[in-house]
Amino acid sequence: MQIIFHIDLNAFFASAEISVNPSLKGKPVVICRESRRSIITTASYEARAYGIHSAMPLFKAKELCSHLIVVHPHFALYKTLSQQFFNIVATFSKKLEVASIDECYVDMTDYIKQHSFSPIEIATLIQKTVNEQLHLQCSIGIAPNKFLAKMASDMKKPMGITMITNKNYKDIIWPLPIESMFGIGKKTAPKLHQLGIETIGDLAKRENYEKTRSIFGKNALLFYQKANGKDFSKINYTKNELKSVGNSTTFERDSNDEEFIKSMFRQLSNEVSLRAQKRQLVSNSISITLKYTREKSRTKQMILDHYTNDFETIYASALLLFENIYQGEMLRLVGVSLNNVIHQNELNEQISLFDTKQELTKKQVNSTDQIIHQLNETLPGIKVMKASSLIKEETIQKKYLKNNE
DNA sequence: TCTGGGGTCCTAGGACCC
DNA sequence: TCTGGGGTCCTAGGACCC
Repeated sequence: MQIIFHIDLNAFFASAEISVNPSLKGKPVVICRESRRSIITTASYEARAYGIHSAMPLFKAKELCSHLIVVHPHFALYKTLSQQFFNIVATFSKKLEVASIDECYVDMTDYIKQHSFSPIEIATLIQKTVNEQLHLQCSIGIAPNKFLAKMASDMKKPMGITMITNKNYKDIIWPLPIESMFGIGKKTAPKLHQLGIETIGDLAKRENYEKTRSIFGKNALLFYQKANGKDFSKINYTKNELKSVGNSTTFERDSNDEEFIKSMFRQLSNEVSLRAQKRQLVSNSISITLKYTREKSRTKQMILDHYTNDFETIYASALLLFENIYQGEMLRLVGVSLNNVIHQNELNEQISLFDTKQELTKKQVNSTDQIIHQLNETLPGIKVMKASSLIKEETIQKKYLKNNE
């Protein structure tokens, strides 16, 4: 059986700021851009004592705590610390999947087999190392699979260690409300309540699975399995590659000023281009997002005939997409994104593959045409056609017949 | 008065091919 | 009256997470 750790840095952005500026220690700090529409990305534990939490609008947080300290985010700092954190964890096991900037899954099965430490002892050692080297705290969940490990790391913060096993998972997760289950959000939870499903234990019942099947399809089975402590998803430690690179911005105030909106697309395209170039990523798929209200938005995408991360191309494509769908509405947010990005090195392989494929296709077409030609030559009186054209001719004939009835 | 920005994954429907 | 179907690709939108 495998032993999976889920390791989560506690209040990461806030702790990172405190680590470089110790005068913030012990104070109610939030990490947030200062603007009327901002929301909190991270709150220190002192700020949380006032009821402040991430995703809360800044104006509300200020209402709750008048002497709140607002610190602007420094992503370069977080990126560096995050990398150092993963490096430390990787000294214990290379089978590491980065889940986000502040959390990862690690397969510790081999390490535990090879050393005479218990999982708890190793988790304690990881916490100690991270804390000594980076001045950061982390919570660790230990379990036989990713889902239970994730649930476990959430249970005790900060600096908690929680172990969930195939024996004790019922006692630990079944009493929890379904809202606290990883993967169930604010849309799914009310639907489950309507079916009378309140706890993870309820979701684990066979008769409730039957009820959810028609509503959630494939997801119903995954929910049912997870509620029963089963998760067959693998730790993906071979590649932690980006799939898209995007940038978006919410306006200080809604706008329908086309000149202003286009200037924003220019800035966003530039940002996306720089970030893609930095990582040597290219894409042939560009999309824009327009957000009209907090609820209503739309996206539009286009495929280019080549792969790029060039600013001019991204900007021109974004404008083209914008002019295609924009009808003068007030906008709240615009965004630009490169989708299905690949590394530049892969591009060369793809080109040669593509060429080969094109040649092959061409050859195949030729050979089919040649065979048909030969058949028509050798079988006078019988007309041989490709199946596709046959169907077309048939359809045309039928339409013709119908029209003449 | 004021609710972000970075992502991932899944699905449904249409176009197209054979 | 009765009008392929299976596969694949693309697009747009939705749900979720941190």
